[in-house]
Amino acid sequence: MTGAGDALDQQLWDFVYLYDAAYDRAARAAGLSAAQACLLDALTRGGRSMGELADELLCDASNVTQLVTRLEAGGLVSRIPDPDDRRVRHVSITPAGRRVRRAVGRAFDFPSGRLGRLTEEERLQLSGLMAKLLAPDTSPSS
Amino acid sequence: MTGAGDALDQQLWDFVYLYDAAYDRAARAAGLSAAQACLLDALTRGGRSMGELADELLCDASNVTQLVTRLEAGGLVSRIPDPDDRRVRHVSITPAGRRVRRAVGRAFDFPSGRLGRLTEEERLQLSGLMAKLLAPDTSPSS
DNA sequence: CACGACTCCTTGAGGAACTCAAGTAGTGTC
DNA sequence: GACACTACTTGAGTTCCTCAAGGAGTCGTG
Repeated sequence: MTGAGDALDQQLWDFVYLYDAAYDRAARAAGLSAAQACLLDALTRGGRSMGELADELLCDASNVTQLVTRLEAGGLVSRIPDPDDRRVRHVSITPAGRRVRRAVGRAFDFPSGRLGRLTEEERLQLSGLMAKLLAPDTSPSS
Repeated sequence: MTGAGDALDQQLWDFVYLYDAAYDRAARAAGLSAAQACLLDALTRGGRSMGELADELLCDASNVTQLVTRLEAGGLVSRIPDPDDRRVRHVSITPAGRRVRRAVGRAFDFPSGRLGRLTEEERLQLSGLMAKLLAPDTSPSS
């Protein structure tokens, strides 16, 4: 349909496929599922409460409950009730969780391995293109 | 760890995240799961027999059995025994399956939407970079 | 031909991820 | 204090996925 663009479409598909597979392997090597690794990663960024995590991971709140329950059982995160609003539970990563997260990062060879093939200039090029692709959507919503 | 590369790492992560989410939405809009859409897509490329599909999808043969069973129940694919080797079953996509596959392609707005922001020259640049990243692994194995 | 080794697929059991519906506990408002 | 509302949990149910085991078919070798 897109004519000459098909080759690029295929390349992006392959890229994402490889990336996902590499991440899954890395997580599994550290004893986690990809979803668990994602949650652990989200914790080091913005999300803190269960609800925020659900928003960030684009999934149901009850799914987060289960993920956190399993991670908590493994001692990687802990639930901390919010003193100001006792409905809210903050999730915080434990030292063990931080260690495992770093292990995932180390095992995730995609960036280091593949990206290492590019020159500094090419990386800048790629970064520029990504910035353009990732810019917030400007299409009408609601 | 990688110094200035961290920003690019994050961009790629976000890119893949967006891509995956968009594909999942597209599949779901057509009444499929992402895994089912993947299988349907793999069918139009190389894979034909159950085993080949398992190889292509990087998963267990028994998983393919289940996926195909569900897709077959929906009339999107059909199993055809190989006359030369009766252990083998080829999977072929039905007209209905082809229709659904096209619907997924149409609903998958990521390439058209995001990639449309790039100029032809930028797309060529991106394609070149992807080619470099996707080239077969040259690291020693076994 | 018959036996054994091997391949292809399926079945069964079980875990993890996910969703939806319903429920519990806490907050805020009038 | 009753009401609506929010945050999380629980329960039921589906799909994806894997591993172990089994049935059926193929092929080489004596």
